[in-house]
Amino acid sequence: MKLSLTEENYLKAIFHLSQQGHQAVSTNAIADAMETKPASVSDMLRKLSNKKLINYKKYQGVKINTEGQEAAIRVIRKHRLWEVFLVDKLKFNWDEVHEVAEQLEHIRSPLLIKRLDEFLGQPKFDPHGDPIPDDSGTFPELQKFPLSELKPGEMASVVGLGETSSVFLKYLDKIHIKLGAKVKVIEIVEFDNSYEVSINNHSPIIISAQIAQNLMVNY
Amino acid sequence: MKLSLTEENYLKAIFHLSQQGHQAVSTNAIADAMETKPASVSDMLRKLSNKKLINYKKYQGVKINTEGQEAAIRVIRKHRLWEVFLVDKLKFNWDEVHEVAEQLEHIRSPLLIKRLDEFLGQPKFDPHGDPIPDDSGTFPELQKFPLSELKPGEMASVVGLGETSSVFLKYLDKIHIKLGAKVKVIEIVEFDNSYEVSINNHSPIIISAQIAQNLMVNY
DNA sequence: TATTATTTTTAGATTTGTCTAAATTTTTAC
DNA sequence: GTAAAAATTTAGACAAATCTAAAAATAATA
Repeated sequence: MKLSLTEENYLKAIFHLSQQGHQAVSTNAIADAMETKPASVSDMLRKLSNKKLINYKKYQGVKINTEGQEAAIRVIRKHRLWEVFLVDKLKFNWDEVHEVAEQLEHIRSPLLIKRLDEFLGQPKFDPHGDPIPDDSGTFPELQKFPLSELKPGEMASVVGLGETSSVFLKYLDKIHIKLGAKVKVIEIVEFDNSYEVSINNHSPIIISAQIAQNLMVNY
Repeated sequence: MKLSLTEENYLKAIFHLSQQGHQAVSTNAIADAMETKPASVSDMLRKLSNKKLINYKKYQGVKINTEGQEAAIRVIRKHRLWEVFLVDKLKFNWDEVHEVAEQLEHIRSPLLIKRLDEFLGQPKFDPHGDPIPDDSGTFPELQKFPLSELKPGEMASVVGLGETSSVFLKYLDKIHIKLGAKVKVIEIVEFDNSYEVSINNHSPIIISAQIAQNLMVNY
């Protein structure tokens, strides 16, 4: 399926928004991300839905489907490989690459991407630490470890859970921890090995050693 | 001035057609080069003329002006630098690069081109031997030498003249030699050092040693 | 030089992606 | 549980780039 540059950008935005809260993505959220008007988004959603890249019911938001996801991931792979090229080979700073990679990601040439990947040594993460999907769309495993291995003063992002029991998840909701949350360890309490942490820069709270062992983070 | 991808492609085509016979370029010639219809070309010529990138009088064809030429040369520079990248770094064959370079040449980022140029070692010619203009739009000097240095059997293209007197130019017209002509040396006459040559594969003619010394060629 | 033939331009439509303004649906709040 | 607020969609327009068909200008030729 041949997609226009604009269609690719919409799919990418919808994919990224789907990664956060994983219910249906709203029209307004997409309009914000794309810096366009909700009316334009509605038009495009109808179009992407006709092409069977998303599941769209009017007024109900969209969910990206497998085919749409594959297309989005192909664009993301290209974007991140180009970022590696710009930083590793052309000596760009990590904050200068985004705009250019936004353009380069739309170049159509499977051979180019294959060769670029080889030239760069098949990198697994881009300069911002974001994972680069392989040719078949599979993301590499993150370097993740339990929060309990952090030392006081260190900060990391929650990228996974050691267990997923209902009580555990409910507790995480209660203390406002979700995937992607930035956690900073303030202090480790000697008495019971509990952790004083700040979630997304909010006021410190205490979590038990058992919780700390079940929150997987990475830098 | 911000140009659309299509405008850039038209300017490039007009620039290239101007290089050949250097009178005004016809609408049909552009339509052929762009693989589009003459009607579409007319529309675009009006547009480029409004932007003052070409001099266009209805039914009289177009001449590219300085500003249009600069824009075209910037695109050509990018195209040829990317071709060097593809061949030197990504191991493309010289016949695989054109289509991809056609896409890459439209990426907008002065820093990218500056860094790419440095990364490639500021090449002066692309994989097809075509000259790469520098940052200010100046083409490198061709490796040129007088036709008189050719040996029998060798072929080369006329790329310049050792002198430009009116009588010399008139004589060249008479024997149908102009810039770009392919000249093959058949034989060098020992007696007076005159050259038996074939111009663009036509039947052989004789030119004097003095002419041969004033026709600059390269391979 | 008239009269074809060719080239070029215009007129009117189409597609893609966008917009504003108005209508509709869903959500929120009293 | 209805009324106001917010979110979303539709209707109609617009700009860019293209096309076909027809008109106009230039070139070729008898």
